[in-house]
Amino acid sequence: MATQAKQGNAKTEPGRQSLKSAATRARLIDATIRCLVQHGYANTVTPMVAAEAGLSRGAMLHHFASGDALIRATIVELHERRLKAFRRASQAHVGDVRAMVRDYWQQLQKPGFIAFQELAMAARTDAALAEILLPLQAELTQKFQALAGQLYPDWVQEPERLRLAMALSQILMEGIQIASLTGAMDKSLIEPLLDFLEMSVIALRPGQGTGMTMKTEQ
Amino acid sequence: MATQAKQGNAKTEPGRQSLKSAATRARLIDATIRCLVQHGYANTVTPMVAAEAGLSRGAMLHHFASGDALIRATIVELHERRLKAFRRASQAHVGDVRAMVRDYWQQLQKPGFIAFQELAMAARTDAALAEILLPLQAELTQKFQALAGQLYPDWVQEPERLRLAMALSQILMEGIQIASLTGAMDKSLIEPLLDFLEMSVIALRPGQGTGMTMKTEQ
DNA sequence: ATAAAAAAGCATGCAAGCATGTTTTTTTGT
DNA sequence: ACAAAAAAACATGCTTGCATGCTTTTTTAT
Repeated sequence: MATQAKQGNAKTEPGRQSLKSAATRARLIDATIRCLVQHGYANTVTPMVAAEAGLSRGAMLHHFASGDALIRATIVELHERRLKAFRRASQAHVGDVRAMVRDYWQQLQKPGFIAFQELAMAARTDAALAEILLPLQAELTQKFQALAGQLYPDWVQEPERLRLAMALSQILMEGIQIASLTGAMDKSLIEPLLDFLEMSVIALRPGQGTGMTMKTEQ
Repeated sequence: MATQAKQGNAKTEPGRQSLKSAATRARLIDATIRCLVQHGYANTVTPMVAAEAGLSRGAMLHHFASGDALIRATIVELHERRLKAFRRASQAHVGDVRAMVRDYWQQLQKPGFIAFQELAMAARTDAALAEILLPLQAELTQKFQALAGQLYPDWVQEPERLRLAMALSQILMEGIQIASLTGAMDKSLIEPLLDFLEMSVIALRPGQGTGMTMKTEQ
């Protein structure tokens, strides 16, 4: 639905000037993300998105048959961004735990994460949203896992600890961000927590004993 | 405004026959919490709460002048429950890290946490809610901190590590719960993460080295 | 190549549904 | 009988989806 083919001709594949349509759709999706960040999912209503995109509401409904369709497209877009960023980050600094932690932390600062979190919370009580989101969440977790094993071949010997390290990183960093956003935590604790996370992940690497060991290695 | 005084008499402090009013208010607040859990903040509307409480909407508005007032009262109620549970837990098992972790984890399973999380997320983009919630969040964090120093006197020598241990416990456990609720995490990882948290907190106790040390002590 | 035809993008207006708060009426309890 | 509690009725505002008309671009045909 997001990338519906524009009467594709066999001749010139570039969709001509009606690629303007794609641009407009992108503008609407971006506007949706901005609204999710600034006003939250519950207050993101169609007139607001249209205004944010600089379009009339009618025009918006021309591109997305309903508000639901827009949200669906936005979810797909956010998911693709997540996958792309994740792939980029993991390939950029292989084996460098500190860099990967910081990189993922940077990702969580971007509007995309807040928007996604809004949708994820909403999906908890919205069956239609959950139907779209849950499979994507599962897909992400799986690719996360797969790529991790690929980047740390020696870690695969201890899959439990690898899974633990991945989950710890994801959950703790996202938890920090959410707590910061909701005022449940003092910001001054962010850095110490990230440092601690780095140490923990390093300690979980193979050949570091069953528990944890101090070591400013790497 | 939340706990609007019921024409308090100077005479007999027991509210006589109209203590039934208090019961009704409590029923409304409980119904609100249930709605928050089952339908989320955005979909928690006044007719729904009234139905859940077994009252007419008119009756409900008799006890709480507006939907906002109800939400405010619910927030205060949740906050008091949090404080009470926290105090009980910390006094029950002094010095027992494992027990305290598990106890707080049990707290997070109760509807109160989900309801509070819904409100906290909503407060991010709702100034009125934030005005009520943020001070309470700060108060809780502060009392958390104070009581911790009281329970672990020897830990106060290293306040940084105490703060870190407290934050780590809170953030990680709440993060696990949120991730579970939103489907961002496989449930099979919960136990390993909690175990890891216990070890980490123990390792952060004073006299355990700068980093971490394996030790099934406690 | 140019004009007519078709299609797509875009804007405005309208009616229905729903949640909110206020007001009025009925019931209950002392 | 009187006051509080509960229910019902009412009026307002907002969001949504649909339908209508206008403009621009692309295609088709002579």
